[in-house]
Amino acid sequence: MFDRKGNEPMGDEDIPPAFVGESDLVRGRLEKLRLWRERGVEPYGLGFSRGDNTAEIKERFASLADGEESGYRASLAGRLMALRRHGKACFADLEDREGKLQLMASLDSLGEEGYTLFQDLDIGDIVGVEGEVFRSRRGELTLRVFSFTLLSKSLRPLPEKWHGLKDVELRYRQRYLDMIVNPQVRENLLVRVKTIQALRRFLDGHGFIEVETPMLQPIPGGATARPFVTYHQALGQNLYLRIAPELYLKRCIVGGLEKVYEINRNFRNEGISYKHNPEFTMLEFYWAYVDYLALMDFLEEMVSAVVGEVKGALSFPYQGRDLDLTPPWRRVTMSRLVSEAVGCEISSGTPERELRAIAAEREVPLEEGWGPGKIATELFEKLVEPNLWEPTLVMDYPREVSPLARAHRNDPFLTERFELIVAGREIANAFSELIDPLDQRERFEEQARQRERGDEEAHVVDYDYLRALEYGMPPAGGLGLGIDRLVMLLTDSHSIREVILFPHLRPES
RNA sequence: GGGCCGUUAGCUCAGUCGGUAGAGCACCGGACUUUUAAUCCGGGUGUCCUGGGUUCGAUUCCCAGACGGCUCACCA
Repeated sequence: MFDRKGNEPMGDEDIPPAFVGESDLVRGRLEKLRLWRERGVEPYGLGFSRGDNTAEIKERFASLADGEESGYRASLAGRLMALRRHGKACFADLEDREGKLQLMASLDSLGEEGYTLFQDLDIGDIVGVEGEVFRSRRGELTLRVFSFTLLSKSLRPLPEKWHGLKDVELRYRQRYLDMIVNPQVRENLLVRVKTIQALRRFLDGHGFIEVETPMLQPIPGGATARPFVTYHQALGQNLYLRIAPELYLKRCIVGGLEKVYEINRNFRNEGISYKHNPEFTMLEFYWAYVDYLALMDFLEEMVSAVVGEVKGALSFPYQGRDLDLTPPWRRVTMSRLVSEAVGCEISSGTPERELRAIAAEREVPLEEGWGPGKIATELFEKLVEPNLWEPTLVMDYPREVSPLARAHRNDPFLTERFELIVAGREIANAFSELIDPLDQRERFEEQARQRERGDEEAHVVDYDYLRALEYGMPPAGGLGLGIDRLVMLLTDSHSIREVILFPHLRPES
């Protein structure tokens, strides 16, 4: 049934236990695996010395005429993605990381024995090939195969060649398959890699040094979020997966490192959505002796440099709409935006009851303990933020929602903080850092009161951090940028899962 | 966590007003030495997500559950 030589198909008793119950397609391939071994061919190779890759070959012989021979002998390795058998000749597509190249194997080029073996290859098998490059009569650059080696036998059939793998659950659970058959996955990954490389290059080029700070923290700080908890056996102590590196990076500034950054994972124990994954990648940098005004200029410069490098343009479509990241970006205060949205003037002096009335009128639900600053921010997030499409630097967030940011030089109700909003989402968050240890202590104490009132996301007091500030921290600006969300923009992805290789899913049942 | 939708062959999908199901690709057999979604001839390969219920009979109807998507809430 599966064997050209007339052997009996594999009975249940011959199936390795792990494969009982598998489809006939898998059984057929197990049978072939056995046949390769019977013929003295080990179907799982040790390696292959390849001298070329598909992209190089295509570039090098781009001008070869139809039907012309190059005389160049190449060696390639990769996965067979298509087979077109024509009796005594056979065409195949070989895919490596750089792309695809057509193979042509024939009775003439391989001889009877070799050609018989070649015909037993399956789509999905990984092979090494050697042969001469030519361009076929139909104009396809092709490798005429003189010899080949099976490097890895594929036991499972690949998804369909035309429709590919669409089932999103399978795509995420078996991302390796998604990578094999959906080129977009690899392209998105490449954009991500290039973006991170470009960010590092930009920051390194501006005198920043990359540091690594704890992922396991005894006190989770630097953001308002619920942490994951874990336990250190030897110390008998709870540890938390970090929700942000902020407080450690600022300790570095106290320590005199002046310009530091970290690109790494944060973990937040919250819901999962198209824009949230429990672990996500952040860039944070801290820069001594600058304030948030300087950071706005710097962020514009950094993002436009990085996006220009990765995309080749600052203007591109996102989800069917044009997006233009060319600086300068609109700079506007949060209170101005909220005022415009609600149609009356909101300022630091607006009393809480007035803000509550506006919220009620706009059907924005509020909670009991919230003060005017939190309410104003809530109005901003509900009524304004989703509608900010073009890049906007939203300035001067209330002190109440910014426990680590310096008080505003002109308004003690506010802080010197801004967020970059693009396509309705927060991409970056930055501020003039709060370096006054007494002010910081008060902010922590206020957070502790909120915690006591049941706000699990409020900060825990970090006494060592306060002690660090008491030694003296230079004035500094700090910025956090969500890498995943930036990459979502650059890859035109609706879901964060398209830019994270292995997004979190519930276990398979 | 709430609401809505989905789950049928290896993959992409039809379908069954309740009588255990079908198409393309893939796969198997045959023909074919320039194809590229190769073509031609023949072959359907299945726990219709799981567990209960109703029924002579459930993949279909009802209930519960699992997983996924969208969305709301929370957040970045």
